[in-house]
Amino acid sequence: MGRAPCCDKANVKKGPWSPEEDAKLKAYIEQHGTGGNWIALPQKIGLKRCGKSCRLRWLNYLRPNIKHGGFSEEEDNIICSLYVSIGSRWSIIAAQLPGRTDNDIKNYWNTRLKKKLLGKQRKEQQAQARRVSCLKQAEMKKECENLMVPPITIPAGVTNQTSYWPSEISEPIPVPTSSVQDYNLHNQASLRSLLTELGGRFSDQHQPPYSTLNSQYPCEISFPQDQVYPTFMNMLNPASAAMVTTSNNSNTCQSPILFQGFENFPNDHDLIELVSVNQQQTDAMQGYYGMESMEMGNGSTGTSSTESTSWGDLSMSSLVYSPLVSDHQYEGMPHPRDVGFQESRYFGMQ
DNA sequence: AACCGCATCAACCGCCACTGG
DNA sequence: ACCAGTGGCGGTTGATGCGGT
Repeated sequence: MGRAPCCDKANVKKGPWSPEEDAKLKAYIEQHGTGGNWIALPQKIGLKRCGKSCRLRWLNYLRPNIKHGGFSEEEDNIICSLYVSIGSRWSIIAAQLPGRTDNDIKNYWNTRLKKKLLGKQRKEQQAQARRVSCLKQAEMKKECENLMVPPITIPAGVTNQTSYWPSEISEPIPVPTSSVQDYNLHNQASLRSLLTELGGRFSDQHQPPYSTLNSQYPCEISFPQDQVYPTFMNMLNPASAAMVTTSNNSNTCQSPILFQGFENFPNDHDLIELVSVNQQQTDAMQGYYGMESMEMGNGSTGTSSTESTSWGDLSMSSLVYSPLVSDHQYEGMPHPRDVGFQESRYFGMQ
């Protein structure tokens, strides 16, 4: 036995709304409000529409101050940053963009923003693949040499920590101050406070697993709380760098552990999957980069295994929570959906 | 001019959480 | 505690428009 339908499907009109229907609905709601019951509303007005359809039409189209199309760069950034942090919680994201509806944002993301980012990424993918290939060759050559040549004494003053990366990229990379200015949506803590302001539950007791700030969760990567973590913003705004230390206003990137070697990674596109942790997106990442490139940060970079972080590790980590993260990642800990993060209603944004 | 493929977006669908009886 | 009704959400679909051939 199936679930009872919310309305009589046989007697409701489907498809695009006519101007007359729009006018009826708008006039009624503006005069009487919704009456707290969408299901009964179409009958009151004399519309042969499902109550849900009326609600959707009102919220997405007829409601005052609705904006359609023409997303600004700033809105792009906000959408991306929030998507990075909370996943496809379109209603929450929409709440940060006055006049925008969740449906609009969802469509915009699916049809344009995602492609825009992936397009940028693909451009550099080939160059990246070439780099990886060279690195692999160098690695194989070195391994062959190690097998064939007896160990040699390393002269004093010469490090045995061979880096696959050119020495120049081991230097701290300059970080434009502009990336610090708009950090409020890059910063996990800021996002938390933003969501908390909205009524979210971010108490320490309910530190959600998607947080990168708590090492108790199965996340090999943790961002110090005073550091800005990489976001899509960096892709949209190439001037932004991968990581910024904000606590001391340093103008250099100081995350040698996490990002050693990654400075050379194209910084205006490559983080699209980095910041995505759900399996679906991870699969996509593997597709784009291939498993080889996913492992590029591992092993022979001169850092220990605990220090270096492969792209695979990164993508699998709980850098951020995403709704598509498989449940098994939360074994023994509260799942985000169970700690009051799933529904925007928890944020009191109605 | 006709056809085709792609992009866009409004609308639908199914699911889940909440609420009140 | 249970159940039905409802609201709200995210994923998906299908109609439409547009550009290219």
